[in-house]
Amino acid sequence: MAIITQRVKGTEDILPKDSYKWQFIEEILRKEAKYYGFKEIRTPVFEHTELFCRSVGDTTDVVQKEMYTFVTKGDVSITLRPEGTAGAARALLENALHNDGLPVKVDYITSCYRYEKAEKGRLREFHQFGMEVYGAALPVADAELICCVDSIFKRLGIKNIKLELNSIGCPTCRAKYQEALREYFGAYKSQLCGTCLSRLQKNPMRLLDCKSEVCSKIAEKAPTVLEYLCEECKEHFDSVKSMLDSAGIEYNVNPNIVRGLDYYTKTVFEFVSTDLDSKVTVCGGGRYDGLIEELGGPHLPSLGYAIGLERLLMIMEAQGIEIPKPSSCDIYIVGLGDKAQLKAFELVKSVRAASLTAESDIVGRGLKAQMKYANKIGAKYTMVIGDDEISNNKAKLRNMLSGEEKEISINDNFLEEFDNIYINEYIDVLV
RNA sequence: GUGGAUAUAGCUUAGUUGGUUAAAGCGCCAGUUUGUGGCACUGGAGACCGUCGGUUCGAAUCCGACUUUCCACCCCA
Repeated sequence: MAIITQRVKGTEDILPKDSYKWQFIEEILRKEAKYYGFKEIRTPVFEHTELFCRSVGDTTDVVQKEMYTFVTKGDVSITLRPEGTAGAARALLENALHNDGLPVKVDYITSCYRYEKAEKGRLREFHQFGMEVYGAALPVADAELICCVDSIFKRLGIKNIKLELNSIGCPTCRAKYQEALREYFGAYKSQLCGTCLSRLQKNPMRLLDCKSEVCSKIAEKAPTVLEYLCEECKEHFDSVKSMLDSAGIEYNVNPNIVRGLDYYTKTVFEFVSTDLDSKVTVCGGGRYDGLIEELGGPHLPSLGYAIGLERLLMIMEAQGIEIPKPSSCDIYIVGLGDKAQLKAFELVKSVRAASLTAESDIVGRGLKAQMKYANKIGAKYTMVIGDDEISNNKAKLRNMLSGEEKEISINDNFLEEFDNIYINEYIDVLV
């Protein structure tokens, strides 16, 4: 395949035959955000590289090896966003949105870019839906956000999805915990794998995540974050849990959920699909009370999450969830002969002006071929116009489902008559 | 980044121990009483067999490199 007709590794085309699926889920996501009082924010695809280093964290995999970074002609280092939180936070500060009153609640659907080894459900260009809340310190904010995700999955009809919940504490209690981990794992230094050894000092919480048999066995008995939470963090976490309980949302407290982005504090969570073949994290998020300050803003306790849209669609497909196909054509009009073709052109235009979908021939097909085409695109009605129809101002409107034909005017009354027939025959479908 | 698999029309695949014009189904286009769709039948277009190089008289088939996609690890959405 020539390079000019080959898409770049890790990218995907969303084709006409599939785009309705994206539109469907995007509408549900946006609506749900709206019910919770969120408003959409749109930020640039690229930002100053420093923004991601500062917010996502210098030591994270995302920053260290996965960013699409380049230098502009003006000698400025730019990075394609690897996630949505940083850009939204930057926009909040730059436009001082927090001065309009708290909380600030925004949602977005964006493309994100990470230079990773591509495979199914892991693309280099992928799409996220995210929601961010700024200036809300109470645990009810956490609970509400999680409720919103839960509700989204319910509306989409997704089953077998589990909420994994944890608290990684605030900087104060986390420091104590990390010290405890260093002490614990330090006793096993000779047995730990290389990666774990190198992480022991920098980020000991990572060791809990190691898949190596030896390390994971050692990690089993490691102290958990929860034992080290300070009073405030513990209260916060208990409060979130009890609110989730009363909301009837099931969760699994999993002390091993360690998010890979540095900005998280206190509550962190993931929604994981538990369908047999492989478990997939479809949503991840949590609280990031220190981020806004870290970026030079005021103390603004905040939280957010993101859903991976490709993964969402993947899970829906695996679960056989059917996404309704939108109807593609209300009426197809055939014009035979120059005069009739012009008439078809005009009628089709008027139908469109009335907010219905209409098509007529633009490729020069014969009558029969046009009928086949009309059938293929799922036209609800067809109508054939020739010289006779023009002189009588009448034509036959065919219902393609039933095959029945009705006489209809093709003068100024056309739209009204068509509308009447349409509503009559498709009323059940429309309701 | 490490290890493993994969690659043939738009799609799903066949292609026997290397041997002429690479096959089928679906899809696409056209036709079957030329003013009427779905079904059926007939025909047609469409593939430098992932790319480059090597072995050979001869390569889709054997070898190598690269690329792609997929799987595991890693990480994450």
